[in-house]
Amino acid sequence: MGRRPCCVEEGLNRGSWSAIEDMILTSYINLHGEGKWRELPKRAGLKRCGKSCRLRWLNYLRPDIKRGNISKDEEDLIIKLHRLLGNRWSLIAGRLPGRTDNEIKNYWNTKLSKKIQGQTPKIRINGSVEKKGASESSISSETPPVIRTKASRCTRVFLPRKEGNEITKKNGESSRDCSRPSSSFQQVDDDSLDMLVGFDMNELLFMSDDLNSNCLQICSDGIRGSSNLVTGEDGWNISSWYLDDPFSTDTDVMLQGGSGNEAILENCSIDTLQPDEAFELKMLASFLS
DNA sequence: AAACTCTACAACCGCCATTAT
DNA sequence: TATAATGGCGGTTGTAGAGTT
Repeated sequence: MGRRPCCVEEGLNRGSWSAIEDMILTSYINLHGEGKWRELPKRAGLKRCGKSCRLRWLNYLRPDIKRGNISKDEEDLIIKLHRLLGNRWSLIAGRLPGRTDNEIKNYWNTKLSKKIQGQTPKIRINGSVEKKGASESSISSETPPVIRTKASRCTRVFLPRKEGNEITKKNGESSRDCSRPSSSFQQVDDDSLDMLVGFDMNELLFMSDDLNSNCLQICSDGIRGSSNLVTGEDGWNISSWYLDDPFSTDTDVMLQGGSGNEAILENCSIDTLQPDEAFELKMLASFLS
């Protein structure tokens, strides 16, 4: 009994992804969408476990990922949010368009944690200097407490949206993590990094990543010209998709990324908050304003 | 030039929550 | 209600490349 361990199949590739694998995965997801990660590698003809595919897509291949150096504004925001939320990287990443939780986590672990440690005096616990990570989780008298809501994961929300942004979750529609930038996430300018300023409670809780009906813009450059390399179990293959795709005459393939008015934060519910958590969130709001 | 150390980051692992049956 | 399957998250590891000795 119990869970079937992931990635137990022998013969699966591990380690770094090749360009071909990236191309196969990207192409498959462009056509079939995200989800069904366990089936995906079989269908796409990848010798990877589903979990690995998901990670690769979310952290590296998604078209809305912003690559490059983290700006000073972003860095400040990460520090602020980390002070408030702790190591809840997905939540932090949700406030930084185009950045992934993994990227922020790495950035924190390699740069910011040291930077922060350099600023704050080491805290002694039981007479000894606290080791690695202590400064992150320890609550000094000056830092606001890390907010930890009861539900560590946000599920189901019944939140009235402003001005026609109705919740339109449908049966069978994959739920979207409230913290993760979605493919239909509207890209914002760096100037918007001060977006946390001036939120009221609801805005703070449900900082609504605007879900316009942006289409997912997929660059198909890497696919163009590829030969019929891979065929999945269901007969899908890159070149057949590419050739059959009505959009393929353009440089970019536009896929519909969302219905437009879905709430990215559809999974959050204020009902799940405990009374004292509401108070903590007020503190959060005042801190950020 | 070789050996060693450090840094950055992609990838993996294990656990947990949610969903499906 | 119980159990299995799936998806998601945070912690950790592996490793390539840069820098230093």
